[in-house]
Amino acid sequence: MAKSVNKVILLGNVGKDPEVKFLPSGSAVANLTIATSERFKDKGGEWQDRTEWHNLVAYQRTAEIIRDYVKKGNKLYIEGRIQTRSWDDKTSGEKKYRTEIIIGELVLLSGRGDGESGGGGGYNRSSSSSSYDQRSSGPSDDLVNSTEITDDDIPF
Amino acid sequence: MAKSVNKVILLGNVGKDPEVKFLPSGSAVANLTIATSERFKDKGGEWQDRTEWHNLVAYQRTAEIIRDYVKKGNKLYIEGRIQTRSWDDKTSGEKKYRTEIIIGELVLLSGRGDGESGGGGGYNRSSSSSSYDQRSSGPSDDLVNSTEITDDDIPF
Amino acid sequence: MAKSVNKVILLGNVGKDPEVKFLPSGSAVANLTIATSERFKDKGGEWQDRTEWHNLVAYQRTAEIIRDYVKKGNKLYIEGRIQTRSWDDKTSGEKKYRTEIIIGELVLLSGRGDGESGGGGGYNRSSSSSSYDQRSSGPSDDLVNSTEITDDDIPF
Amino acid sequence: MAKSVNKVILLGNVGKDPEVKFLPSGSAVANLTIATSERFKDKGGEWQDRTEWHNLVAYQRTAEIIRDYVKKGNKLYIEGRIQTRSWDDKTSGEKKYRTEIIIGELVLLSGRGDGESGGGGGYNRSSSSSSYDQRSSGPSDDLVNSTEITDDDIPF
DNA sequence: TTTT
DNA sequence: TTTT
Repeated sequence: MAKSVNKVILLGNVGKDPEVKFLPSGSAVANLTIATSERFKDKGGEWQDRTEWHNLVAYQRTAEIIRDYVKKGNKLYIEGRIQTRSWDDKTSGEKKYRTEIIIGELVLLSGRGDGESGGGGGYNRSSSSSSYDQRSSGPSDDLVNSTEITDDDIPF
Repeated sequence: MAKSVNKVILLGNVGKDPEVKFLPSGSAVANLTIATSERFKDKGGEWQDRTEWHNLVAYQRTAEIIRDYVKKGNKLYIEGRIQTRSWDDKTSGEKKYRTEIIIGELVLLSGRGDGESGGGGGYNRSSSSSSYDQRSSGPSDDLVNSTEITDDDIPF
Repeated sequence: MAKSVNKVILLGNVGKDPEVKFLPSGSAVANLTIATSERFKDKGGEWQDRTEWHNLVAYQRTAEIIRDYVKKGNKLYIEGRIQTRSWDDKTSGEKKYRTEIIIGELVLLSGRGDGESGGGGGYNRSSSSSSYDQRSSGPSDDLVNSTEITDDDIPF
Repeated sequence: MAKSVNKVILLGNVGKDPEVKFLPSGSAVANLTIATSERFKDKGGEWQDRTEWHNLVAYQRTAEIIRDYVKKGNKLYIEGRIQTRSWDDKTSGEKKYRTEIIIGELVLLSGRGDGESGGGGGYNRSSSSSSYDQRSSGPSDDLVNSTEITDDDIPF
């Protein structure tokens, strides 16, 4: 039985194509950012938007799903927990902190059933080479070139 | 209608007596930390606890409630949103980040009926002087010295 | 300061066009249903989907937003609280219960870029008469016939 | 990857001692209620409390934890999902509905490290015989009669 | 820095 | 760095 709760719920847009790496163990790790925005009234009574960027991390199966289906601009719902890592910066010797959300659950809302589509290539063809390679075990070309990904196309 | 969601739910214990300051406007700001812990199996298959510390901030009425009723060791439920502030460190010139949870809702679960009671003093008598001063506009001595704060004692 | 928490988070699809009524006071009330589904393994080890239908209620401004922008099939994120009403059934004399989610926050995720568009009518032209009348103060025809509603169209 | 979200968070007090039964399979099922209350202003501008009762269900290990550690009056945090069962009432032939929260996570906040203690009996000695029997595989008398249950006493 |  |  848990004695505490550390829960985060975010719904926002992915800032850029996720970066997915594989640990020596073969386990996947995904890093991505999502933006949320809130509307508030400034001192002059004008409505302003403030954007907040969140660093997300996913492991294993979730990281693989992200590699295969999440890309820049997608709208995402996630549940996770907050974790702050700290280390001593080697050059300055200062203590540094980085707060990340470890993803537990993920719902892809992106939609538009597509992607940045354009260009002469397929799905994320324009991604960095490392990203390209990561996707080599991803969806087949038939899938990635379709104009719309439906639920039936997604094997989970 | 919101277009995104940025929500945090934490339930944990307060690390030390909250610090409450007043802005020139007279508006209160409270800073406090709470710990959550999760249990996980280490590589050797042993159960380990990992503690996560969260920096919380509250404003206005919520900050005043915190000043008056929250202290070190209390168990707290909060809802809030994540906010990361960044600035350039004056000495090192480096970019620094600090992630905080802005408290929206708060439920005080502590009690223990309550307080570290003991000692020769009352409620928080042993707090730092700054904390002591902050409480000077808090509950009356009659209240703070009682051995149990009941709901009837709390005017909100 | 709250002493308890009653919070619901749902993300699912709207079952049919919402019904919106106006109280004598002129205040709007919206009723709608959304479906969530969970995947579970049955006794035979096969994956099954179970759909859960939720009765939602919104008031005032939120009800008006729903009237104007939410329709059958839309994907919706909502935060709310659980409320169970009970009454004595007039014919059977039995105690009846109805559990509803009172919507606090709402994020419209639908889009699909969008709408059932087609048919001989516009946006929700086919709604029931009560619904039809309610929508008489809804979006203009120019808006409702557009093939895509963008944020720029939405005045909030 | 989930396509929807059905999540409930409740923090409130247990209405009476939970009822725990065992299925023929040996699997435990716990039923309990918790109350949440909200404060609102009535038409006369007076603050009123409205209490909402929630029907909770837990299975297996969680049900056993509830049997062993949760009792009337305890404060509980739970995460779960909403589920509505329906059936045809045998006598009236009417469709009946019952909405329940299936508990996923549970944090016992009860505290006071005790219980209704008093009386001439022990922990729940006054429970129904079925409840008594259910507890026969619960904590030992030494535990249940102790004036304070600490985490060290709890084997999870 | 908390808590059990 | 996102989105509308």
